[in-house]
Amino acid sequence: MVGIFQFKPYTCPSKGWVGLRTDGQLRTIGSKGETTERVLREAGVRLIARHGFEAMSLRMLAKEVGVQAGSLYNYFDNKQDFLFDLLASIIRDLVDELLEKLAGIEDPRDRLRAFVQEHINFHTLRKEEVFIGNMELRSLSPAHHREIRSMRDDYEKVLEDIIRDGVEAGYFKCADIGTAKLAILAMLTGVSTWYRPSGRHTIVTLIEQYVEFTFGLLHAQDHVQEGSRVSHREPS
Amino acid sequence: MVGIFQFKPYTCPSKGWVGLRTDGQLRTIGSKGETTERVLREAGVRLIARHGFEAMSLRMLAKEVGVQAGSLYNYFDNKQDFLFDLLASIIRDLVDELLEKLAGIEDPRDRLRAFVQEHINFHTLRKEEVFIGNMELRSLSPAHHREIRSMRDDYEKVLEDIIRDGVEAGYFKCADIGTAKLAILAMLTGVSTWYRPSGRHTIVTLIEQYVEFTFGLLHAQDHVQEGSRVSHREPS
DNA sequence: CCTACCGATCGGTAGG
DNA sequence: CCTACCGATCGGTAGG
Repeated sequence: MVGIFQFKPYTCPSKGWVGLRTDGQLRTIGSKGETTERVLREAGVRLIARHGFEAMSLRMLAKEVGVQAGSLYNYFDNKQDFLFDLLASIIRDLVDELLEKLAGIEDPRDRLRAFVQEHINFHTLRKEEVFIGNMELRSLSPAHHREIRSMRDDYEKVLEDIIRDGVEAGYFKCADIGTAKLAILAMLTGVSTWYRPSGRHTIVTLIEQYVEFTFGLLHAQDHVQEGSRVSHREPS
Repeated sequence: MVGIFQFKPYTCPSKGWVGLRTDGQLRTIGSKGETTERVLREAGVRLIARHGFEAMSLRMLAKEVGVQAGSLYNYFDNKQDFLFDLLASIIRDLVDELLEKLAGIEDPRDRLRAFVQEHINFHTLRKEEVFIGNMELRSLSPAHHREIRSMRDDYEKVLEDIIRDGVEAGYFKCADIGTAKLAILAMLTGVSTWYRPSGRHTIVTLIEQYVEFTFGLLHAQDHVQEGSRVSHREPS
């Protein structure tokens, strides 16, 4: 019974939507899909940080995004995939920014200083993302967990190599490189748990202090190098 | 209409229960209340660590304890109070153990060493409790949050005083005592996120390494003192 | 992108 | 300590 006058108030399953709402209003979506995707990501980070992943309902998420719960399934296959995509993109950003930052720097002391800068910058500017990245590995399926874990290992490996190079060159001293790596990472990451833009210190100052701590921890001599200026970005 | 033959298969609202179950079996509880309380606490810690507080349902909790969901309300007034009692008892244990450990120790270097020992001992032996203690402050009501926050401040203050005393005595060197305190705490607490009893190092070895890191971070000279033997307890 | 719905489960309470 | 229940909400799907 499909006639030529059939009314189809909805269209196109892939992103180009024209929907008819309960209130009778016609809703034109157009290219809003990409915007929704960004808003969805930001709302997801915020809600997971506040409630935990399991406790974040898709209804909360849908409301923040301005969409019905069922419609979220146009953006992911299920809740678990949404978490994985979120966590993967965070760690990918972290690794990418680090490699970009370290490119061309040779001296282990300079590389260590750059690592501290980059790690603190990222962990203060994107603290909610860091928080869920450290917290919600527990909510990943085993396969997804392994994948994220492996990306984190890549990141940690960069620091481990820096320390090893520095030790072999005689700049650093520590009994166990693996433990030193974990100690430094935890120390630096900790900033993200208490940092507030309105706090006592600017990010630049904090970076200077943590560079000092890190070099002290590794019993580094004369660690004040040429070109040790600190670069940073203020939070938005 | 209460006759002398009235059958009351349940009794005593406070802890001395004799219940009649669906299967017709008579269940005598007697003094089991205290056991249940301990099991409840342990199950709560485990489930909150695994799922997050909001996502831990009282049905999960009841099943682990071997009780019906409604019966949990004999042990707390509501879910929020349960969380608060749990977190408060954890931080109380931490502070109590620390003060006991530090009692009678005078030299700031010895006190710092003892602090590192105690913090790592607690954070490896009770890692799930530490995890929820750091994670689920977000799920507390504002009043409860303030109360826990204040207990944590007491704990952190002990380390801050140790550092200040050491700096004034000329043993330690750092640009900012507040930041140094936070850096050391995060570094030590980090052990709880990756420590496994089957790992490469024993707790004793880890403590030695972290003492070294901590003294290095504070640029301490000749930190190997007499009586610097490391004490510890192995996990159960 | 929406409506309408599925079976399951939620924190909490009444009453015994 | 139990049974039985409250209204609300869950992740996900069908169909358009």
